Amino acid sequence: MTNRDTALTFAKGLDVLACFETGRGDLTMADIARLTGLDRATARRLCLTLESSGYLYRHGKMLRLTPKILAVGGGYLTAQHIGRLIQPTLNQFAEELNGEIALAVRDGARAIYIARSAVASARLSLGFSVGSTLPLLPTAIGRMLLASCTPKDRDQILNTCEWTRFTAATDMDRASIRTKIEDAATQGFSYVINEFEMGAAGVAVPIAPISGAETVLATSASANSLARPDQMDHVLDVLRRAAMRLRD
Amino acid sequence: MTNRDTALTFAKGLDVLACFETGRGDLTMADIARLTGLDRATARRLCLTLESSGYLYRHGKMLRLTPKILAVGGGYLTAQHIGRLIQPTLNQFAEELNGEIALAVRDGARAIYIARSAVASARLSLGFSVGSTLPLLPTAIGRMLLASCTPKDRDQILNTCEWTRFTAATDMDRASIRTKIEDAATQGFSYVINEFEMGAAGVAVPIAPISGAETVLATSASANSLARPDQMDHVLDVLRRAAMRLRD
DNA sequence: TCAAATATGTGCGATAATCGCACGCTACTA
DNA sequence: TAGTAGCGTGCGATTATCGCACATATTTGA
Repeated sequence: MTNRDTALTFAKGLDVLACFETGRGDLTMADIARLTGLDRATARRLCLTLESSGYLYRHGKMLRLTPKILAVGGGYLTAQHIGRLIQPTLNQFAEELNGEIALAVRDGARAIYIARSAVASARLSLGFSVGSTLPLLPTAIGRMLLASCTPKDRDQILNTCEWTRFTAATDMDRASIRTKIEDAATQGFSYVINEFEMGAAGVAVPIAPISGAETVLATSASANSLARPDQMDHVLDVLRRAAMRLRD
Repeated sequence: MTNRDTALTFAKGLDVLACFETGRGDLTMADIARLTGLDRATARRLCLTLESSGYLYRHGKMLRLTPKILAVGGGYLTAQHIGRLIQPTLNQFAEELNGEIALAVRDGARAIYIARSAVASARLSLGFSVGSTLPLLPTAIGRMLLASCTPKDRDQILNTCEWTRFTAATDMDRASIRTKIEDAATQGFSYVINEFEMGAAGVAVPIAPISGAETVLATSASANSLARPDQMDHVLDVLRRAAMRLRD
């Protein structure tokens, strides 16, 4: 399969790098060969290349990322002015909301956090941070992202992506999800409760795309803190004003 | 130049990716060819590969990163338990300090921020965020990192790295820098003022290496807020207790 | 307005890098 | 002691890659 416009070896190497995406920590070369489907010898060469370029660190037979990859991620963050413009805005509105606000974009069939508010008080529920990923189907962020997609992308994702049950409340019905996404599109926000994590609820509103990728602003909180309509109204009001501000 | 243990094409591709590290935003293919020293046609193929793998986005003739790279960086952060363990600790001590605390590691001849405290009040001076890089020579973080190196690495860096003047106060004398680094090693902290940015001062203390890379905990503040000895003592006390806590 | 400079697109043949198998080795464990 | 899992490596065939050379579009500037 010869393609004159892309470098096959490089693409395979990127697949190796992608093995270390969120979640997986230490991997052996054999793990990587299995995950990528590459020949073990090929995987080995690519791993050694990553090591000698400074992206991987060997600890016995285990491989793990070095912080060097963060420098590239930092390039994205500064290029998009996340630190300089977006972060302060998130902080300000998060304070007003007395909760946390995050910015997420769609990458294929998942969402990626690209910024989150710094709240002093917050005992961060989980280790979600910049670069963490979320599934699209059972989250407010994901559904708002899907609502902001082109219909073509949306259909493609709904038809091909993985359906995972996270809690007893996770909606596993395709038609129902589709309706909820359409509702989000018409209402201008999405609200999901208990479908990703029991006891947690999320609200998301759209903002203008960043570098071509759909983007949303979202908050999450314990399920009951969003139960009353007036609380919900307040959250939506703050999110929408923050979204307004972020429109350049 | 045939090397049986590394994939040349992949290494070149990684060089292309590294062009987008902190600072540079949009690049043309010709820019990349120049920066990497690759043939233009080769650079083009590698860029197209990055694009089709979803790491680059084309905007006319400009190329920029997509957030996908953040997912890999997120892999590093979660693997090192940054979000779950380190971040809350930073936040807590930053509050006590009423300032900001950052964690940085050495990557070659530069420092990379891998975490920073989230304090709502903090009017973040500049867009420094996770993944931002710093030079080693004129910063407290950098000198403490050099003090924590093996002598071999330290000499190698001091002899080969770039010497840049950032302010009128930047120390450009090799022997003097070397003395300051040795002092930092014996005192167990480094303190630098005005050498990187006029009006700014930094303090750094060492902590145990993370995945083999030297690591420091640091704070920065306006120059005069660290002038009084008792203020300095307080800062050092907080940083050291935070460092103690971070030792697993 | 024309020329120079800069950028991207692409065809192709020679070369050299990559591939993947196959074999040998170590370490752990049941 | 056999079985499993992982790493290292040599080598020949294949084929992906390289880089030149030419063509075209766009911007700059005199």
